[in-house]
Amino acid sequence: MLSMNNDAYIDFLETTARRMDLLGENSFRVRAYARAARALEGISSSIDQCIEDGTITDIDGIGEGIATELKGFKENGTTEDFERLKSALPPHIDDLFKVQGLGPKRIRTLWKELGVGSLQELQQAADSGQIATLPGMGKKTVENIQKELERLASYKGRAPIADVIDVAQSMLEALRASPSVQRAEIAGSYRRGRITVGDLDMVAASTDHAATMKVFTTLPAVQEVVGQGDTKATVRLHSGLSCDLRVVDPEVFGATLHHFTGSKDHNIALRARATKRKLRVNEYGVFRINDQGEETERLPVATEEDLYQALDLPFIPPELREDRGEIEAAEKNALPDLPSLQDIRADLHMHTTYSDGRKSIKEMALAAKERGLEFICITEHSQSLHIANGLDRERLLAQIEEIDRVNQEVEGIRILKGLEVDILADGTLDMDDETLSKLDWVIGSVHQWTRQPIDEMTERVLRAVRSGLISALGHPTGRLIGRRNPYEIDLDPVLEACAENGVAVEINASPQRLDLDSSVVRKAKEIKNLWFTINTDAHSIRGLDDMIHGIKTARRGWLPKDRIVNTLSWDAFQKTVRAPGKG
DNA sequence: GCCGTTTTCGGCCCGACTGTTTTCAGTCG
Repeated sequence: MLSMNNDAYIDFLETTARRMDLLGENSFRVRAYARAARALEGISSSIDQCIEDGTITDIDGIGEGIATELKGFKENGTTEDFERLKSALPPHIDDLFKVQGLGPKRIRTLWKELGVGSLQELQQAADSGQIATLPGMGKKTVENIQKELERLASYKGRAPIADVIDVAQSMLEALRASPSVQRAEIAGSYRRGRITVGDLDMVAASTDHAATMKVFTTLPAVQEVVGQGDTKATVRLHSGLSCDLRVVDPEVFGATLHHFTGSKDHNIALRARATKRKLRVNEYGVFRINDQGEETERLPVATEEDLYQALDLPFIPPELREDRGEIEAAEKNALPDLPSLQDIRADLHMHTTYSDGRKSIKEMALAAKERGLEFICITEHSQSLHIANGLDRERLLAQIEEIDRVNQEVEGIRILKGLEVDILADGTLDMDDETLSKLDWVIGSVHQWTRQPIDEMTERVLRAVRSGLISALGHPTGRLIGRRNPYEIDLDPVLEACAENGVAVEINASPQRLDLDSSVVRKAKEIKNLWFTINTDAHSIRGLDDMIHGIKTARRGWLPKDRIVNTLSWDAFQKTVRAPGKG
């Protein structure tokens, strides 16, 4: 059910679209393939299965033609048409799309006229001055290409969200502090809760555009102003990240924020819907249009809610705006009841000075209380994780006593006793059963011996899940975004076993992890009786604020809040979760 | 190539900015 090779089909369609585009084929055909790729990203079942049982054409955006291509790709790993596209173009020409400023037309010209088929050949063509001789490309174009090639060499693609949160928030605060700015927000994929961002998009409402532009382009994080008009500026930050600001009048802020939140595909789908209703949507609002295509009336759209209402839709949260079925669900009033920060009553994974955290139990409890939490669980590492100063039995018992004491001292928040126990290489737990049974909540996590073959890793985690001694499975794939790949594991049987054994599966909210990934959450939520838990894994007070990233991940995964144990009242929580060693 | 409370054929999102032009194509989001 959780077939992971869906990506191969998506990549197949994307590559097809890109290459047809380069060859100058019908642009609507190109878009059909690109749209089909988006549609496949959004489905929660196995594409393999859908092709087999013929339900693939039920998916909006997939018709007979693309279904036949997919079937051919499934059976033979390629198709006649795909081979044609492959042999017609140099093998590495797709890399050229990474160069900002180059699109299908220019790449095609570069290839046709100069034989450029890779980044390396592009560099040579730029350095030799040949590019400046091409129509529509001059000295400035060459300079920009050279700059881009430099950037690409030092800065690889999209940035993990963890690397941009600080700079993004500080820029936002600086903008908001400016007297010329009425409102400001970060839009783009950052707002949609993606795990990486290609750039930062900011939107500001202002009555003095010039002043706001000035504030933005002179922020300390800015290294270079790349482009600037009356309403839009693009800057390059010291980190290499690109950042856009759009400045608009306050009364159109809602429409503009919506426009720059995207995704592009969501906006395209919405505008197609608008066209059917004789409406036009742009970043300045929603307009009624006559048969000549002229704007006759401007609908009052002060907020994003107004915008959706103008299109007869309920508000669609930013995290769902990917054109992966959210518009259809909204139409049927079937959007999930998603969690927000206010719904979260508990944080059930955090560390203190007992292992590798920086603050005491009491300090963490008080900070959690300040953030509105009703209960927390202290979950140190266990003994075999030497590098993190893991706890053995004696130290854990000592901590249990201290938690009892702190619970007496601190009012208004309850501290649970827990452990993040290592799942050892053979699937046994790094603490004896009797001691684990004294605890309220135990997270089982894999930290070591992570290079096991997939079958061994799957069996190992299954054994822990079936032990009857863990309440939750911590960061189930072990990935560190942009730094470490997930370990090899077959999550299908693991998640099924979690549901059968009353073990909650964690969405680790640390922006470096965000594990489970939202795409897995969206599939896993289909498993009956599977509970989820969103936790910060905080090692400091500041870490407690990471909860929002876990929530965004859950929201991107279409996860209803009533599937998340952290939203339960204390009473309901006790009845729901599995305490270690008890049924 | 896909799709249809306008359509089974004829449409398919929209505007800002750049660099090259001399009125606009290409790219981006």
